[in-house]
Amino acid sequence: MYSIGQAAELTGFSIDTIRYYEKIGLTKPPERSAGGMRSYSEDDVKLLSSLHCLKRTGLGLEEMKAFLQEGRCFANAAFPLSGEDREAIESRTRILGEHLTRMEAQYRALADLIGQTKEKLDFYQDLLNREGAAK
Amino acid sequence: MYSIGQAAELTGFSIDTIRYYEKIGLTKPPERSAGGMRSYSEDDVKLLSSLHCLKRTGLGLEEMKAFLQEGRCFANAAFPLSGEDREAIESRTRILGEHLTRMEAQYRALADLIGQTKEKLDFYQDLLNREGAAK
DNA sequence: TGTTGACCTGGAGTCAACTCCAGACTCTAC
DNA sequence: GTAGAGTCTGGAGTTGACTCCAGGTCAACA
Repeated sequence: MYSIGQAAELTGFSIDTIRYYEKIGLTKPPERSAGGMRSYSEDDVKLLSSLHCLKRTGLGLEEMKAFLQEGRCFANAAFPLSGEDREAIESRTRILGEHLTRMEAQYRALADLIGQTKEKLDFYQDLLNREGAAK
Repeated sequence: MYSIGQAAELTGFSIDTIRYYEKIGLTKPPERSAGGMRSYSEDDVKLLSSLHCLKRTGLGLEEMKAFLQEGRCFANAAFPLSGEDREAIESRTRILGEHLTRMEAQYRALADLIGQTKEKLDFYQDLLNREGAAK
């Protein structure tokens, strides 16, 4: 188990940010020590790390919340699925699909930008090299 | 030439945002009509569109500004380069290199997330299909 | 057992990036 | 030539996402 300070260290978030996410309901409250200190499990830390990763792709907190909701486990769902479950799964499939589309668009945009940036870099490098060679 | 409303339509930014970017010096002021209305060229619109693209990769406005600065053309630089030019090019190479590194990290993170999301989607799809088959 | 450093809470403050507003001007179409 | 839509300016307001603070508590070690 990890203290909030250790969790912060491991995940890349600040202590304040971790508490903030808990306050707004993005993450579930962790266990507490007898004295009331937050205590994070390995899984909690993993979840926070993947949130950090998500955040870096430009996702807003509300979107992240939605994304996390998708995680509810249907692995042991009873068959046949109840109408309710079916609807939940269909709704999640839709939300996830939309999110995927957005991420893929972002992925392509990023690939383009990386390409352009590399070209620029090559151009500058070339300029400097030519200089060196001309000496 | 396009009015600010048309430019907004074409680029995906709001009118206010376009004016805001001009105000903070991210974009250069466009031409004006005799009456004082902003008038955007094809190139202006293209630039704004690529800003919109940059923004979606999570770049902040200050970073975007720096990124745009990189564009100053050295294509016709005199040889040998002056010490000043050389320094400018070296500095830009460094900034661009750092930006590239960040973008590549983001690219990898995004690829991971896309993979994970696809897995989840497959899982749900499977659940729904199994249901259909069991009928 | 006392001190020191990490942690607690609720709430206020900050910062980037817009977004909205009022009141005046411009442009286009009838 | 006038009605209505679009645009102008400077400045105030909003939103999301933290970040900081005061005043107190907890935990580990000398």
